[in-house]
Amino acid sequence: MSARPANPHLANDILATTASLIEEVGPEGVTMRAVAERIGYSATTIYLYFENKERLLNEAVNRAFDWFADRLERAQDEALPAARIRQAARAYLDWGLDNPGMYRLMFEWGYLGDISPESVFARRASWRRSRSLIEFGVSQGTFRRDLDSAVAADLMWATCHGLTSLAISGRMFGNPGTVDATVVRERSAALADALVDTWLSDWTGPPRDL
Amino acid sequence: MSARPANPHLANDILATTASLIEEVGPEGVTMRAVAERIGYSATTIYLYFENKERLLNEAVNRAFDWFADRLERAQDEALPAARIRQAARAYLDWGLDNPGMYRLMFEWGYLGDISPESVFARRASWRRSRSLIEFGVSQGTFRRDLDSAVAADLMWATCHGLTSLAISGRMFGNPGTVDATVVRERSAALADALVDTWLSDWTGPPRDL
DNA sequence: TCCCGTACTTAACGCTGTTTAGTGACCTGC
DNA sequence: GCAGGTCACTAAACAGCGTTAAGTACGGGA
Repeated sequence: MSARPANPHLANDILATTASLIEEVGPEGVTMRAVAERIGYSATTIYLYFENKERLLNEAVNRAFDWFADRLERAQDEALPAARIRQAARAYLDWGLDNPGMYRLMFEWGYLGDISPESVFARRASWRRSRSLIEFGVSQGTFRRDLDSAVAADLMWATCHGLTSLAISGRMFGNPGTVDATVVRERSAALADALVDTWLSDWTGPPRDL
Repeated sequence: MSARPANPHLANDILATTASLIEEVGPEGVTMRAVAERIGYSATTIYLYFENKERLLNEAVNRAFDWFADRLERAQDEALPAARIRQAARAYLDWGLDNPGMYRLMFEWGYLGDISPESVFARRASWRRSRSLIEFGVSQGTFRRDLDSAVAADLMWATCHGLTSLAISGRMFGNPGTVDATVVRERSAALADALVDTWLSDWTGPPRDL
């Protein structure tokens, strides 16, 4: 590991293959031999590029965190604060439901190892963006004057995670496979919207526009 | 399995040992041989009582769901609706943080297998209790008139799960071990309280009593 | 005493992550 | 042109995993 073969291309292939296997067979189904076979090398070759399986998965997770943060950042083209925060929540849910295997590895296998400083930084940046967005909404009069932006941002993230996690494990709206995935997606999004609704200064009823 | 030895006491021991191992070494650290060694039998004996490891864990999970529902039900001695719903949220968080291994198995290993009809029923009952509690709060004037009790109950559960899950994996307030557990517990509880706060009809600021 | 069923164990299989000991191709120096 | 060394990779093995097949010890009835 410390002195890796001079073939960064292969390291990349290993990571990409690992990421696709994580989605195909779930984090627990990934084996060193399966990764190796798919890239056409022997299992021991992987150990020339990664110290062990944990490090390999950890690196895959760190890449995914960057990818995830990227997606959240991109989903910011709405003009008004409420619409924009809802857009961010939807982007969160969508990413998690599109990449359930990786999502579980990222957020539920915390004992795997600490995430990279870059990923921590990216996540903090996303959180700060949410927070300042909420603050902006408060200053614009969209959200209630008394809304604490830090608390609201924390709640937003925790709720998005809760919805995504429950949707993936099938513990909220029925088991996956038995319930239509798009229904789960819509109900989750509706609940995230509902959270934002409670922050509106002029909120007087069930979901509406803006 | 289908024709088990006439020793229900041993089946019980296996389940109890499995449950404690889940907490001690995490769900992924549990092995048939470890369970067997602890109860003083050989690993194959377990197969006389449970079809395989998945069924064993599944049964342990179902017991835990009952235990969890029990705890939530017990935490209902507060008189006023807002205090009582907060109490339920705290009981939820506390149970999860007291039993992180089992909690992960229950809510994050959804692919393990469907939970038992009894557990599904118990969870639905808990959810309905939350909902009617919120409805009662609305009728009492504690919560905003326009609050949808079904949506609020869903949000409460999703948020409690999100907070618990993030607290366990260390993805919200820092990695476990590096951050004081009681701090994580308090911050999670404060956020759950904040969610309830937004439902209050006379809510005009940061956390207060009731 | 023989027999049978019950409760349990031993030994093995194929899988896993990981380590040790190579193998073969290529580059360098003479 | 060829020895020596390095670099990228592999084959074989180890311990541990879930699981199965075969076997053992014992107790009760005929």
